[in-house]
Amino acid sequence: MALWLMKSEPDAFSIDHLAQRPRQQAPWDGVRNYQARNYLRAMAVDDLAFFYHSSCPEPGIYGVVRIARLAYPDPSQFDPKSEYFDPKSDPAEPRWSMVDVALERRFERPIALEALKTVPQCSEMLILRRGNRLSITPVTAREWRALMSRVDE
DNA sequence: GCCAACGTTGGC
DNA sequence: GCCAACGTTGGC
Repeated sequence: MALWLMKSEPDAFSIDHLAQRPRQQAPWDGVRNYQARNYLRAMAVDDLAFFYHSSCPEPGIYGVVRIARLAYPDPSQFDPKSEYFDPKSDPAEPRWSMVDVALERRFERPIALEALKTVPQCSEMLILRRGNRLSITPVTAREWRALMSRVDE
C-alpha cells in the first residue's frame, strides 16, 4: 500500500466539503500537472493520503483520505464551461485523470505546516521543499508513522 | 532544442 | 500584496 499527500486550497475544496458529501466521498478533479497526474495514476484503491490545506490562514494536514476509485478520466477537461477545461485534450486519449477519495479521518488538531517543519523524520518531505508546487506527492512510511504518532498523542 | 517571457503556486 | 520557484509556451 502506498502513502500520499494531496494538496487543496480549502476555499475550493476542503476536508469539510468532503465530509459533507454523500458517503463522504468525492472525485479529486482539476489536477493539471503531468507529474501529479502520474502519481494519481499510480494510486491503488485503499492507498491512504494526507489531506493538506494550502493558501489559507493555517496551512497544514487536516486529516486522512482513502483512495476509493482507481484513476479515470477527469470529465472537467472536456467541459468548456469548467475552469479546468483543456481544449488540447483528446477524448480518445484523455490527458487528465482523477481518483475518488473517501474521508478516512479528520484530525481534531490539524498538523500545522509550522509543526510539520519541526518533525525530524519529515525533513525530506517534498511539501517542505522551497518552491515545491506539486499537488500530489508520495509520502514514506517513516514520515507517515512519525506524523500519525503526533496526531494520536 | 534552446531559452526568454509569462503564468501560477503558495508561504509569508 | 510580495516574491521566489517552477512549469509551460512559443519564437527562433
